[in-house]
Amino acid sequence: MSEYQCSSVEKKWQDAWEEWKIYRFDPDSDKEPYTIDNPPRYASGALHIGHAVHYTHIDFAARYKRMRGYNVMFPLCFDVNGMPIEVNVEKKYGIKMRETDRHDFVKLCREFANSNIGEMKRQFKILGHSMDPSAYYQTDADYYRKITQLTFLEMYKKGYVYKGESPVNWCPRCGTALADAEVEYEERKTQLNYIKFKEADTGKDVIIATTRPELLCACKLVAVHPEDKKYKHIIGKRLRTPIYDMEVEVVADEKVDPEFGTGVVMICTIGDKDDLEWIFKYKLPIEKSIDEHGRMTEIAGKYAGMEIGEARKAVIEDMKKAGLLVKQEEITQTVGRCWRCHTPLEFLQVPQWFFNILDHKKEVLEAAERIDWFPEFMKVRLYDWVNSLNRDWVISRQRYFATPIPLWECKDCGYVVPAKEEQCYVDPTIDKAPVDRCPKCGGELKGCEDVFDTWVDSSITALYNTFWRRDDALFRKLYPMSLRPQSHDIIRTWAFYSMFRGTAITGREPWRNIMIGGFILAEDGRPMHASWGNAVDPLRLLEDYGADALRYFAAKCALGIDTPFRSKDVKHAVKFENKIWNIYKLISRWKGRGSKGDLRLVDRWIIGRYTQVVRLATKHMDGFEYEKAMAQVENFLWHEFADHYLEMIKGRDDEAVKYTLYEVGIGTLKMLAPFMPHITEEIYQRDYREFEGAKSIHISAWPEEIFSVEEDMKAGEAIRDIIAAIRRWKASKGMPLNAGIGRMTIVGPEAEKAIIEAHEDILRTVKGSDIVLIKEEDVKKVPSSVMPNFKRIGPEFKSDAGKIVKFLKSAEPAEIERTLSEDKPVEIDGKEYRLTAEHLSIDYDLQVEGVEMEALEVPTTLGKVLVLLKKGLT
RNA sequence: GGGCCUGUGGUCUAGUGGUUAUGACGUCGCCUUGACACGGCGGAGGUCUCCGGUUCAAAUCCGGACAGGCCCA
Repeated sequence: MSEYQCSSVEKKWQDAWEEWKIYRFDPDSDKEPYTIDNPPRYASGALHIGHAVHYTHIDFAARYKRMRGYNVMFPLCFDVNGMPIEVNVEKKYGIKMRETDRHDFVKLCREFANSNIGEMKRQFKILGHSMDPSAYYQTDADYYRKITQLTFLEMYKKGYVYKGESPVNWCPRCGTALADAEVEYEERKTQLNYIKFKEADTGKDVIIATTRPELLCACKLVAVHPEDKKYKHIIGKRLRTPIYDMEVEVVADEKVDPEFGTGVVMICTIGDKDDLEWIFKYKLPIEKSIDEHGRMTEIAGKYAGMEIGEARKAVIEDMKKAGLLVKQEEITQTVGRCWRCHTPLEFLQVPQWFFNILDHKKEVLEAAERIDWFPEFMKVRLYDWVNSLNRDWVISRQRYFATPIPLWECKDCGYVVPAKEEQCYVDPTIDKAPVDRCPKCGGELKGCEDVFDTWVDSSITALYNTFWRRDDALFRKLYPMSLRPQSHDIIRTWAFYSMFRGTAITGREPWRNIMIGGFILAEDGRPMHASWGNAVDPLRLLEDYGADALRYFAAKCALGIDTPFRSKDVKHAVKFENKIWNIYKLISRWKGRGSKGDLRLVDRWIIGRYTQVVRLATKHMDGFEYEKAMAQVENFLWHEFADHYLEMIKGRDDEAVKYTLYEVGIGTLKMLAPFMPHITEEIYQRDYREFEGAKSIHISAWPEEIFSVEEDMKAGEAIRDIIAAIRRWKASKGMPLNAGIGRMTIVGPEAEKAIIEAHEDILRTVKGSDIVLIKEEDVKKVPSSVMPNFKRIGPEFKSDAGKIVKFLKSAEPAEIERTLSEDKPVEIDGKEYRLTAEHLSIDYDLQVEGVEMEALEVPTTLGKVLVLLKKGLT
């Protein structure tokens, strides 16, 4: 078999690894743990090439650390909670979550997720991943949600939790909050109303335009564009609102469009998301003008209790009567509508649960400082995000499929009864409160129907993985975890929330290192989109090229940088695999380990280069610079070991060559093992296992440096360059590479020692008969031809140029050289011309002891080497 | 609009102050050598996005512009 067949080989070892259970984390081991806070894979859909690459990077780390002797924890885990699965279930069964019984719906979500998880496990397997099924978890399981709830209760005790109001998308008809993804946007026609405000001091009219006059009761601010000439004079002044006659300030803000309406806008608390932005920017008090049922609140005065549309009509009517309405104009605007009943949504203040993060920025920033970031610049993003925070974290969601918030509230006085720790996992929509009645007023208790934002679940993975509250001794040993791997789009969510939760619960950072992956873009450099037709299916790639090939591409993606997918890297990997296959097929002919005894120069050279590669690859692996490690190893194996060393040793069968081939061969194979686990296992099992002992290459030890001697490196490179020069020369002459070249006469004063030591290897490799070392002065230079330099001769001698060229071509080259060297003019047709070296170039024949030679100039690390071969060999 | 990142032959990419800018793919030419033609050797192909600055010296450092990515607003 001269070609490597990946498909049967990969399947074979994937099955064997599973059977051997070699990727287990052993909680009782004395080995130093290396724990990876693996991102739980979301259980809703298809494998994206970005997932494949990220999880492969993590697998590199896991495999490498295992080979470095660590007790590696690399959990197989799935994230199950949350809306994407809810949406999938709605689609699959044609039902609506909010019209389905809560617990029936949750059951369908569970079933859906579990049915996906099998396929996802298969995907990890065929990617060749080494996740540990004995460290398994999924985030919807009671054992996991229990930990989520315990962390919440602990933070509740520590004062991190409070109830407040926060704006949400709200459907007044359904009476529920909606996630952004549940909002449908639609264009509709509406009236833009021009209404009169008055300047507080002068009483002059200022006309503002609004589509929501019913929100006037909550108007807190009026804004104009700072460059708008029409209104410069009112900036900073106060206006009086119509109907309610309240004073509001006029601010200048770039966000105002001077072309819209009159260029003056009123800002209410709270109409839409833009209003929210103003509210935070100008720190306005939030007043609620619309309630959960879409009716005006008491602050609307005489309109209180009316529905929104009704109130709008009434307000307009009243303004018309009072002469406050200047005009109406029909415009189209985009409104958010409920995706089920299409009622226009309100942006509404509703009670929500919060984690207080604003008071704990410092702890998170200090934790960030203690963590090593790969790449380092990602820390800046976390810093900028934390420093710009101006809102606490809303942790409650009005949804079904997530962890229930473990508390009850008194229907009468609102007193909060949190669950007892021993109750958890608990679902307050089913389970009873720890007390029967409200301890404060004796009122009836109602279980909380809100669930946690899914980041509340996923931000405790580090606590879950380290056995927090389940095994104190293990927790002390394993927390903080060694590594958090993730992508850069979720620094402000997953990384930040995890650091916040970790410091809140333990006072310490959750991990020592964090490595942050970039995005995989489509081959055209844009993000992948199904609708753009540029998405890549990793399963298809696995089928066509195999896991090792896809993993090779992953290795070539530098951390933290967005990388376009490159199918040619995958194809190149197939070639590389074939090269690896054939290299090891060749060296397997030298059976056995050999002995280090009489290493020749070329052996010491390749061992030295190998040692440098081990050193560099190890450094790169430690820094998560996989693309650099891979490049080092590939270049060494292919373009030094195979292209040069293997050519140099064909025909040898001594102990030293056996030793060198064995050590460099197994060591290089091991350095490739984390990247290409299947082909390396296949070769290991066939050629090395009987000598190495370890059951699998993936639980063998990472290679050690052997030695690297500066002098040998220089000498070895010089020998390599001399041999390569002869090979090139043969190729340029159209000679077969195994053609004999007879005697090699060499001038190379600095390289003599190396040449003498390696002469046998040189001769065998290039098929020479013997080597004669001579001095430069033993070489006789005989001018063979003269080439006129037209560029110089033409402009200088004009009409005589032709004559000169003719002369140079016909004259004896030796004669011309002598004339030039004696600085004499040449005489042509009775006229003298002064020629210099710049007017022509002379080629020389070289002679050694009267025999004409071909000359190869080889620049080497040991100075210039001149290799002379007898002419006429071709 | 803000923060961070990226911009190198046709395409992709290495290179963070120092001779002639790395490699891959593609392309053109040559070569079956004890494993590999999915191999080996060689050729052609570059205003290092643009403008300005620092320096004896800039792809590299600084400032600005333009284009793309992620997050935020």
